[in-house]
Amino acid sequence: MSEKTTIYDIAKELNISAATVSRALNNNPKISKSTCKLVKETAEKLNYKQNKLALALRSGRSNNVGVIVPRVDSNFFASIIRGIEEELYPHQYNVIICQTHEDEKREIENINTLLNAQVDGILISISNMSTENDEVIQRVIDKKVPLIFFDRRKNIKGVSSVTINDFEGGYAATQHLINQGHKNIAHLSGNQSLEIFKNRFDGYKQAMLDNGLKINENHILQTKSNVDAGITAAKSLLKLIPPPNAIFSSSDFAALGAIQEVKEQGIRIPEDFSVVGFGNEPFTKFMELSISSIDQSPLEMGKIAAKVFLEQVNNSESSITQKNVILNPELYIRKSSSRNSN
Amino acid sequence: MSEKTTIYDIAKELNISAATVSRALNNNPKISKSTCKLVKETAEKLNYKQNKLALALRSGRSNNVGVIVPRVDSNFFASIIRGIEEELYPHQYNVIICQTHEDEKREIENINTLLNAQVDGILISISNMSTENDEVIQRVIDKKVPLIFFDRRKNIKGVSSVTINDFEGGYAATQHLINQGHKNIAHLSGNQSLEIFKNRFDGYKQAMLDNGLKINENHILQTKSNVDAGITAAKSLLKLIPPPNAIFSSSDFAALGAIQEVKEQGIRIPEDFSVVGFGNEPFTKFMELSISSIDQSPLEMGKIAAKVFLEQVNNSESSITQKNVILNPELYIRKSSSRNSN
DNA sequence: CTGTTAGCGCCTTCAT
DNA sequence: ATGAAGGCGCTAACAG
Repeated sequence: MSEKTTIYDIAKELNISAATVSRALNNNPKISKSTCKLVKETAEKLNYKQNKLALALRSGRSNNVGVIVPRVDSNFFASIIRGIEEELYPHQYNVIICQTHEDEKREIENINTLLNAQVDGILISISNMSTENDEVIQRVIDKKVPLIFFDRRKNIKGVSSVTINDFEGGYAATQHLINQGHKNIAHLSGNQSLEIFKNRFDGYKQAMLDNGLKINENHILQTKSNVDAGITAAKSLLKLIPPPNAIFSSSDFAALGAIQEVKEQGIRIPEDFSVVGFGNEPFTKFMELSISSIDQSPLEMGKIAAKVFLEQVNNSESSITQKNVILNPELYIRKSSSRNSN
Repeated sequence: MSEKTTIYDIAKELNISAATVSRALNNNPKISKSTCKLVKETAEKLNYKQNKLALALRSGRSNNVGVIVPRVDSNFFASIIRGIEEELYPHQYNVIICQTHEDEKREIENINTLLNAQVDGILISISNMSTENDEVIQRVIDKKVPLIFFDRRKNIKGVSSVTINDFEGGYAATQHLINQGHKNIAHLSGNQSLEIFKNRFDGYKQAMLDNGLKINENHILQTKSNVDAGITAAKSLLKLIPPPNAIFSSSDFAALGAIQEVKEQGIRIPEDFSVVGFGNEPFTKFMELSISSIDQSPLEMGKIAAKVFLEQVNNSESSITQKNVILNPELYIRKSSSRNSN
C-alpha cells in the first residue's frame, strides 16, 4: 500500500474515464449523483490523495507563498511569520520560509528560488535599501507575482507594504522622555541604510525640535542590535561632558546593554536616568527593572500582510491594487523610564 | 517580458529540439560545447528560469521539506527552524512551516497537506503522545517519506529522532539544587502526555532518590508554561507547611513567575530559596536576577534533524536507517540558584 | 551528438 | 452525463 494511487487507478477500478473521476472528485454538477458517490467511495477505499504538484503545474498556481526574513529566530520576525501562517492556513496556502541573514546576495537567491518554485506570492522584509536587489524585485513585479513588503520596505510604485509608523514610534518615545523632564537625550540608532532606523531617528529629531531642544551630535550613536553594543555605546556616552541623562534606543537589546552599563556606573534608573527601547521584546517586561519600549504588533503585521496578499491574488486580473498599510506603534511605559509604572 | 519562457522557446529560437536544450542546460556531457554555449546564452537572453514544479512532478521530488511545530513564535522552535533552514539551504531544499498550536486535529491536517504537496520529508515535533495521529503517521511511513521527530517524539520502530536527554536535564537541575543544600525541592511539571515532561520529572525523582531525599507529593505541580502559572504554583507551594525551599521548573516562564511570587512574599533568592528553569530562554540570562536553566541547544537540534533527513533521503533505496540522536542538555548556573554566579 | 516520443498527474475543452 | 485528447514544463529512454 505504499504506491500512490491516481485518478487513473480509480477510473480503472470503476471502468470509467479519468476525466469523470476528476469531475466527480471536484463536485462537478454534470456528474450523476450515483457515479459521484461511487467515485468518492472508491477514492476513499484506495486511499487516494490529490497530487498538488500536478495540479500546480497545470494551473500555474502552487498554493505556496514565500516569506523572506533576515532571520526566523527573533521574536519579532517569528511573530510575523506566525501571523502570516495563521491567516493563510484557512486559505490552503503553505508558507515557505527563507532567511537572508541580512545578506543581499542571499536575498536575491531566495527570491529567485521562490520564483522558480512558482510561489503564488512573496512577502518580504528586505535586508537594506541598497539597489542591488532592484533587478530581481523587478522580475517579481514583471512576473506579476504578488509582492508584499513588511516592516522593511522599498518604495516602489505599485507594490504593497505593511509597516509601522517608525517616525511616530521614535517621536513618542522621545516625547515621553522629554515629558519625564529629560533634556539631554541620546539616541542609539541602527543601520541607516534601512528606512526603519532612519525614520525612528527622524522621529527623535522632530520631537527634540518641537520641544525646543538641541541635538548634540555626540549623542547620536549607530549601534548593532545587541546587548554588548548597548554597553559599549553607554560607556562612551557617559564619558561625555555633560553626559546625557536619557537614551532612546532603536533596539531593545541595545537598550538593555545600556541599562546594564548605566547601573554599573552607579547611576540610578529611573531616578537619574531613563531608557526607552524599541520592539517590545518579551524580555523587556520580564525584567525586574522592566524596560519601556515601542510595540510593533508583529502578529497583526503578519496577518495584515497576509490579507493584503490574499486581496492581491484574487484581484490579480483587475487593476493593480497597491496598498500601503501603516500600523500605529504603541509606547509601553515601564520602570526604565518612569517611577509610576511596572 | 512578463511571459515565462520555457525550453521550447529556446528550442524554437535555435531551431533545435527541447530535449537538446534540456540536456545543454543540465550540462549533459553528450552535448557539443558549441550548442551548449549557444543554448545557455539564449536562455540568458530570454531570461529563462527552470520551472521547478514541472521538474518536481516529473521526478517525484519537490525539494521541499515540511516542518511542523506547535508554534513558531517561541525562541526554542524558532531556533530549531533556523537550524533546519540553514542546514538545508545549501542542498536546495525549501522549508515549509506548519503550526499545530498543540491541536492534534491540526497536526493531522498539516501532515496530510504536506504529503499531498509531495514534500520530500517531514520534520515534526508532535503535540502529544496520544494515539489519534498514529494513522496519519503510518501513512507517512508507508509512503516512505522520510520522517524525523525532534524534541517531542513518538517511539516508533524505524523512525529517526533528535531529542535531548530530558531525564539528564531534570536530574542535573535537581542535583544542582541539592548540592546547594536544598532538601525540600518542588517540581513544576508540564503536560504529562508529553514524553519530555515525564522524563524531566523522572530525572527529578531519580536525583531525589539517589540523594536519599523524600518526595513530597504536594511538591509536584503540573503547570502551564507561562508566567502566571508559575505565580499560581508558587503561591500554593508557599502555603504548605513546611514549604519547599527550592523549585525545579520544567519551564523557564513558570520559573520566572515562581521567582516573582517568591520575592513578592519577601523570601530572598538565592539566599533562602533557589529556582532552576528549563529551556534557557533568552530572558533567563538578561534578568538582573538571572535564572539558572537547562539549555537544549535548539539550533544544533535543528541542524542535526536536517542532517538526519539528508542521510535518509540519500539512503532511501537501501535499508531503513533509523537514527536516534540524543543531545546532552547543559545546566547554566545563574543567580537564581547560586550566590557565586552571574 | 541530437531528435522523437512518452509520461509524471491533473484538469478542461471538445465531442458524443 | 461521460469519454477522448491534449497540454502544463520537464527529462529520460530509445532511436539514429
